Amino acid sequence: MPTRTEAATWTVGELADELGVTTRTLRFYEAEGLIAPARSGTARVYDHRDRARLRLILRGKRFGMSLSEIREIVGMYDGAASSERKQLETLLDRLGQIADDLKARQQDLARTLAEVREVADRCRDRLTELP
Amino acid sequence: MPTRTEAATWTVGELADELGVTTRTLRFYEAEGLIAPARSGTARVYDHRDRARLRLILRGKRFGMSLSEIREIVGMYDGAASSERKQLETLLDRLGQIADDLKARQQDLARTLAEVREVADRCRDRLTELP
DNA sequence: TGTCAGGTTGACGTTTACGTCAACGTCAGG
DNA sequence: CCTGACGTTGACGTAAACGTCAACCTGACA
Repeated sequence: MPTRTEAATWTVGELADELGVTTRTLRFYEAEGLIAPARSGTARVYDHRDRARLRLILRGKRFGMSLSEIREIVGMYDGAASSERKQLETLLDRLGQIADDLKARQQDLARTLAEVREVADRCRDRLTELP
Repeated sequence: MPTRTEAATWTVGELADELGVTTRTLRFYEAEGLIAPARSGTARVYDHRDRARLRLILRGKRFGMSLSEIREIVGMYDGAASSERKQLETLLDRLGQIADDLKARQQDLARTLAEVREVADRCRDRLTELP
């Protein structure tokens, strides 16, 4: 007998706890079309894919993506399996734009981090100059 | 005679145009204590330092810093010139925390960018598999 | 001397991303 | 059977970051 694989599903409360958000947040994301967990009767049932998707969403939020931007990206995860050349091409194009945008944000972040370090250096200089 | 240095000052409208924001935004930032331009009578007069500060503010916004986080950082620019050991030390400590936070955001951004590229790769794969 | 562009301060409206509360169903335990 | 912990759907409240509008002043120009 193979060892049973993990539970593989979560309730809203469980997943919210694990991800460090409230159940309200998860329900809101669903209402906004960011996720669509299965249902057991009326209750939400999240699986590994939902969980991965939510991690992606929350990661995006942490560096300033809006929910609509995020919605577009996670939507592309599904669209990338398309079979229509035209659609794949426009998708690819858009992904390029998004990548460029993210790279620009990286630059902004890096510069800000550099400036923060400069201020810290100035502090250290001042400190060594004091008795 | 030395060549005259540039105007060196801006009105709200001029600076807003240059920075790509509205005058309302600049006034709002002032009300929130992020900048304090000089006045000519009642009219705001921004100099190079104000402009640099605003650039810093807007850069921070682009990767998800809130105005209160930004306010704290730009405030430190002024505090770093302090002469009190105790204050410099707490400032340095806080700057370390901020740097750590920014590095965490960098990680989140990098991972998201990597995932976006993976999706793009999947698109390209699908495209080559088609006639 | 109008008038017109651009400045000023309130004051209220709007969007985003949830928080909070009410009213209800459901299932396990005492 | 009843309570308590969890789930459900509305509906309304809220903080942040501005947008919008009114009512006003001011200097330049025909």
